[in-house]
Amino acid sequence: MPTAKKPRPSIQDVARLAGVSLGTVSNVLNNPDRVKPDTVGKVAKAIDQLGFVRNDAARQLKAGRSKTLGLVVLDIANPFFSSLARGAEDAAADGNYSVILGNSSDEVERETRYVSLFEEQRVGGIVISPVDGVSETVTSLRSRGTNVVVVDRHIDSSIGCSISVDDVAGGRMAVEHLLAQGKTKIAFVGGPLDFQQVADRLAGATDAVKVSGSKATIKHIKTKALSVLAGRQVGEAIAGSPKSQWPDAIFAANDLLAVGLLQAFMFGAQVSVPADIAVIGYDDIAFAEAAIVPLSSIRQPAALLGATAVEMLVDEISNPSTHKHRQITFQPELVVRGSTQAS
Amino acid sequence: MPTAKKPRPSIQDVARLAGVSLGTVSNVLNNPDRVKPDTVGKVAKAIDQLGFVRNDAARQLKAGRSKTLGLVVLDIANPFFSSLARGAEDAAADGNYSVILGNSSDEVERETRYVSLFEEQRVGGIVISPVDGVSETVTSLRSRGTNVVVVDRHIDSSIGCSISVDDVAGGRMAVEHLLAQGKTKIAFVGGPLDFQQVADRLAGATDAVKVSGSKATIKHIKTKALSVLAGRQVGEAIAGSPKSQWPDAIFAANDLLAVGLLQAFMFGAQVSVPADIAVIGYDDIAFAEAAIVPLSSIRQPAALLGATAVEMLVDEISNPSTHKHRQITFQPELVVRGSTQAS
DNA sequence: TCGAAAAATTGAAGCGTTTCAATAGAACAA
DNA sequence: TTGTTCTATTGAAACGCTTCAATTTTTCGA
Repeated sequence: MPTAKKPRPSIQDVARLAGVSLGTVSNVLNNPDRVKPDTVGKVAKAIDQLGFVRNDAARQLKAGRSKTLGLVVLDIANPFFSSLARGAEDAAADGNYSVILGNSSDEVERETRYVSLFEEQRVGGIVISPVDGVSETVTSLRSRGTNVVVVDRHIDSSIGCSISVDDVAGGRMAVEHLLAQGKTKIAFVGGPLDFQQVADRLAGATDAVKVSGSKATIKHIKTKALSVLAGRQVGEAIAGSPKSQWPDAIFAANDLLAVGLLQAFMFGAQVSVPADIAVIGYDDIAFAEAAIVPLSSIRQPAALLGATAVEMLVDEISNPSTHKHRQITFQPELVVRGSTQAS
Repeated sequence: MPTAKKPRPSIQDVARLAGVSLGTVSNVLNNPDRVKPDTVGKVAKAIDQLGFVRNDAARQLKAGRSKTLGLVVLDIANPFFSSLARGAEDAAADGNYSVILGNSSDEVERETRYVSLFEEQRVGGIVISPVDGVSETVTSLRSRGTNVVVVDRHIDSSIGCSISVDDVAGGRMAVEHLLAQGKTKIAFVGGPLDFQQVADRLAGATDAVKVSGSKATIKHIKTKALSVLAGRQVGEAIAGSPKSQWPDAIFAANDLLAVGLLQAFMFGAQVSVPADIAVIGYDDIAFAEAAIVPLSSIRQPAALLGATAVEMLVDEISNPSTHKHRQITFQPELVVRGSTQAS
């Protein structure tokens, strides 16, 4: 049925139907207290009758500002980031903002697409957990006048605000815990090292081994991604190798990898966790506790990260003149479960 | 530092700097082949120099259309929906659309906020997994001229397109499997029943018991949410009750609940799965396989649902005159693991 | 009842694009 | 050279809203 789409009613149409001027309709929408109650009534009725929906494009064009924030995360399928997103959304709602979400899936190209989209939409600001090249992305955004806050990654305060978790400390805590369990052949599973988070966790881990003064060693097993699948592949490779070459403990760069490792160890092969190999992850996602072997992990306050980032962004938007860039670093927390400590 | 924010450069500014007219700049942006190559060069240089970013509000206002789609999901923290979102994003990218994501968290109010936001932004269309009252939401959107596709829920084809999975069949499969394992005291854990998905799964489950002609029974244990936490609470309540009252099998309305049940059974209490109580979930999220007891589940093609929904939406947008509403129903699939079948 | 002050309403201007009819310029044949 | 046909460029109009100075209506005290 080739029905010509009828155009959407405009404020003009509403005004005509209600028998008032266009300015009055606008006031009903934005400053109802300036309008006589029965006029409000008439206009409301007309709006209802026509199914009028305010055109945000026009509104924004005129007003210049937008009550929308953009959030770009690395991997929405990772519960860490969905918690972060949830925290961001809630904080935004408090400030009367809405959040629209873009998922970069670790791909620079997708990240760029979302950032451009948000910029063209003139969002009030962007919260981003960047794939890489933080400073370029951020400074170029800033140079064009877009407010940005970096989350889950540290940047220099000359550039902008950032909210992160001390990943070096987290890496250190994880490995110190493994060493305390008497483990000596430690493997760090994760990658690519372009991810600052991964590099930092590795740095902390390496440092912990060095500082311990023990004979313990650490080696890095690289992965292409931080996913369950990548973890499983590494796990299968390890399980398939001679037992003498096995590490006796693995620090996985995140819980997804750790879960993949556990899958490989418990099914395809018969690797005992933690007796043969202890495993500790990072993020403490909700599923860690319910993993096949309850997973020890380094807990990050994901929702808090998201909420704080939004708060700082809103502060920057609201008080451009008094705003000071800040770097907030949260401390992670060790959560010990069965995967590193036999009960 | 009270720096007055410099206004963003407009097409006018670019035109001035490049020494051409505003129309030419617009052409460089939209129809570069209509412009002489060296003019394109001059304009590109000016754009670069000024850091010009096209104002999408103005563009949309004039053009009337938008290359953005809205997606509203029930719970982005649920891996089922993050897969769905990913599928939707990928399909959209193929059609040169972008997806912005809203998370309703099962709350009507949040859903309404996102739907209004998207409508005001004049997105090309909306894909929604509705909290409830499907038809009202959808028909009212449609009546105002917004294209909508419903996902993970069935609607009448007089209203619009929908992509769903046969939840009744899924519920039936789950319970038939439990019965085949010799289980007779079955509990269905899930709620609220306002969620059509939950109601359908329960209906299928009940039907399977009835049809079997066996002496098996099924009772419904209601939950307020479909989360890990809600599952754990139910699990603790069951484990804390006299063993004689335990069900011998539980069909959980989704995997999150099932994971929570497993947590409660394995830690707080000593319930053996599947010997004492078998557990089967729904969705087959990535973590099901790595759960403390590998979780049997009913698999849904989440990414495919999202992708198909977007494709139908894009079809409706692109071919308003020839488009026919369709209801697509995918069949779910039983995945058997250790939580229902001792190895 | 009248006039002044307050409250309510009006409508034109302008936000930054796209579009398109009009104009200018280039290329070529006669 | 002149006319003809392309190709390239121009700039005014319009999209739907908010804003705000100007105007009209209402309220209220005397």
